[in-house]
Amino acid sequence: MNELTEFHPVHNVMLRKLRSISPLSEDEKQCLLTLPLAVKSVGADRDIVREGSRPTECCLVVEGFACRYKVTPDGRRQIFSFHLAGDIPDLQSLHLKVMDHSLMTLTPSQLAFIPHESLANLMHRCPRVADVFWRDTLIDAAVFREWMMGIGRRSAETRIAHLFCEVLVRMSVVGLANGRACELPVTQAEIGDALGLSTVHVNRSLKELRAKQLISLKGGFLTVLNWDELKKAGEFDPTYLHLDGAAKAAA
Amino acid sequence: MNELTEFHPVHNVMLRKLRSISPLSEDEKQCLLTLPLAVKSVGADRDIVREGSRPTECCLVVEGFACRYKVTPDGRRQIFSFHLAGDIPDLQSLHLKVMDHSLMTLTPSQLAFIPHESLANLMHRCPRVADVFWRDTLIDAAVFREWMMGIGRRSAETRIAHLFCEVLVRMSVVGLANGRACELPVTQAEIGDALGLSTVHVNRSLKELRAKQLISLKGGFLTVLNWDELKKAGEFDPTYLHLDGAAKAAA
DNA sequence: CGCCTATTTGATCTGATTCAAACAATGTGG
DNA sequence: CCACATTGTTTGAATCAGATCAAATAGGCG
Repeated sequence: MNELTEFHPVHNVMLRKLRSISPLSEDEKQCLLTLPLAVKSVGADRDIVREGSRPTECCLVVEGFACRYKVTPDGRRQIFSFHLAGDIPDLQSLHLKVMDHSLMTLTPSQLAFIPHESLANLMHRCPRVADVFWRDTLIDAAVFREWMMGIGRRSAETRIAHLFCEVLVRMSVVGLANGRACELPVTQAEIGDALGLSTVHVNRSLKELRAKQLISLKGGFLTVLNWDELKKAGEFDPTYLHLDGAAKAAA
Repeated sequence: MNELTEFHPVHNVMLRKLRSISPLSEDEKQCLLTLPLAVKSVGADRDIVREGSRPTECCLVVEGFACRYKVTPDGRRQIFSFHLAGDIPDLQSLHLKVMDHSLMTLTPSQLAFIPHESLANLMHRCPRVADVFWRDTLIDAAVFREWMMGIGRRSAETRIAHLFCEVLVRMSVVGLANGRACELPVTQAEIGDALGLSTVHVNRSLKELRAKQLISLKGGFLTVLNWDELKKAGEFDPTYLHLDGAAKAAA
């Protein structure tokens, strides 16, 4: 993975992520390096793109955590996805002009903005890169399906265990995990909003998982104490993440 | 819409759908007409593509209803989406080689199979068509998000009302609705599996919706008796369907 | 007609919510 | 460096939306 360090570190983060889902040729890497990235630091809990708006750029998470969400008329929030360094959560805005949901930071973050125009040019020049981005949005959809499965048909404990498995794997494949541990700077309320649960019930289910010695979660840091059992408890099968050969070992 | 009738009727179904989500130039239409479609008749409740398989073709629904689903280890099913004439439910298999879920018919259907290779060639020749297909998969994902929202945060009655709104609008924009009525040949058990509910509870919620004079549903046929109230009851806002200008009027 | 599948209804149970309050951790300004 | 405010976590008790179990009814169709 060392050859990447010669590139600009911000582009690096993106390449690392893309490589985890699809092999990139030298040409394609060079193509991606031409993308102009306007980096910005943003505090925690800030809306980045809001439902109803018409973005003209996409947002790359360089550092920190973000999520996509929507709120019902009576104020109940559903979080659709968590995003970590390397993700471009609103890539879809390239083809879906009006945002049907919002994007916000969960922690202080560094974000890089990429004009739609630059992305369109790039993909015109390198159709293979377009395919990789398309693939990325398709994996995004696969993750939605998996979450739907959880919310619709799995118990609270199973959902939470599944989420932890997913986060650890996704962190691993971009080199942000430390063995079986990684950052997970989200509150129990946020986990609840992501999994369709109340904060109280998240807390109690978490207690269960801790009692079973499967995980430890404190100070925004997740440690998996028993990977095999956690996978079992979460009915976790990483197929839906569609990791490419190189990254697959992690799961 | 009459100029379409000069084309082969099977391609027609596809064009009608694609036009509902994005305007197509004459060139693009011509491009799409070159796609080889192998039409096949299939009975109800047949698996078309199975989780774990590696398809080499995509499936266009020409007539009938289909759904995508996955089953938990203990046999609970989650349906991710319903598909009607014009949809290509497994378009993603072009870029995600292993199926992470299954696709099946709900009614006797006509399906047209398109080799991945032909699709790849087509999109190489006409990048604009590729964008339309990409857009289609992105709308697919937007629908997943909306369902997640429902399953995670809305009541049973609201979810069901929302589903009815969605189906009617989607049927309308491809010309398969009859005013405020359309086919919806799914059982209550299937509705339950789609919305994360038990059959019994679907039945009771349906009773409520009927009592409120919002809908009628019998013999696989849905009639909306009070569109405005149903929309309200379902918290339905069609933005997430990303219909293009021409189709928008229907919602 | 008789079989099979879908719908409907009733009774009971439970996973998860809600409400409420205590407690811990973290940060902030004086 | 402490007092206080703020935000997140934990626990308890009451309640409820929806699940489960069971059985009756109603359609569709060979």
